[in-house]
Amino acid sequence: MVQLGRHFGTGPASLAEVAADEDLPRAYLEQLVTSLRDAGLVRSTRGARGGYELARDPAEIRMGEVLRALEGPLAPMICATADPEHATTCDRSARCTVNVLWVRVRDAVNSALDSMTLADLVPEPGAPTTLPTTTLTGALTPS
Amino acid sequence: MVQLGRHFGTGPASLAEVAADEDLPRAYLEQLVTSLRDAGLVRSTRGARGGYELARDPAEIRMGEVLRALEGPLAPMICATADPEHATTCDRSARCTVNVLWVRVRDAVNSALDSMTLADLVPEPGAPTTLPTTTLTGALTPS
DNA sequence: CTCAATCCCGACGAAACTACTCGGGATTGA
DNA sequence: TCAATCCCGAGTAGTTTCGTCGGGATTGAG
Repeated sequence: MVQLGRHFGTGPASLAEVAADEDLPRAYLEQLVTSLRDAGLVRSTRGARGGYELARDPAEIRMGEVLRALEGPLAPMICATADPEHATTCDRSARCTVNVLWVRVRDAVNSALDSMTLADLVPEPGAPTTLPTTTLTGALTPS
Repeated sequence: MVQLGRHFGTGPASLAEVAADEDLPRAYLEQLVTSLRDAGLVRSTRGARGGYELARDPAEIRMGEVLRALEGPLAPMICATADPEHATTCDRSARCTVNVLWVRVRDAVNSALDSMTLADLVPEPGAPTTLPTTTLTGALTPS
């Protein structure tokens, strides 16, 4: 995604390119990018000179979206999934008091991820690696 | 640990007890409790009528300590371990710009875990499950 | 003193997951 | 027409997690 971010605005980048730049197997990237496409984060163009490009501006893509697209609902335990579709109650839920903790961790992780956008991670060609400025957070309140 | 928390003050609890209460295999608990003992979170008494007990008051045991004792340094990626002893630089670190993100996630997780103590999770015999009040956080600042 | 209840320890094993491979098909620009 | 792409589903090696197994050391109770 960072690679596609660098490439943003200049048409699609082929998986072969990304694979070379990032030193990852092309076949593997194919798998990953499929999830990203299904999540609407990247657009694909088929045929010769085709490839992938970001569906939105890097600044509009929260890292939480990327990670959730790749990994599914981000939760430290099954009993703490935010997504009600994937909700599964473990058989211990009656006695277990730890759920509160997992929910907090889950929210902390998702807030942290959603507080940065892809733009924060795409290296500007000229400038040195700067600290990110984007902050749409405000959701880290622990209680 | 929650079980030991309930038992706090009334002498050691045997693994057999905990295993029964928590419906987990005793032999497995043995493994876990070894890490907890090595981390100084529980004390063991050998011989008949022996067992394990918390080394400190439940309110003085942060959940982060427990999790780190059981799982090692809590980091979403190898390149973001706080503990310099376990530090390993991945061969991608030169080009990779994502480290900042992992560090944020790591800190968010550890803060969330350290913001609750075992006491927050031990059910009071009389009272219903209440929301935790302990907050020694203040470390969640994202920038 | 003896013995049963306990902790202590190291090695082993199965199931699940992660990161990746493979082979072939569909689409499209040159 | 054909090569460069994306598309798709199935397979697989290595690691990790969760748990097993067998036996040894320690100690309170009778």
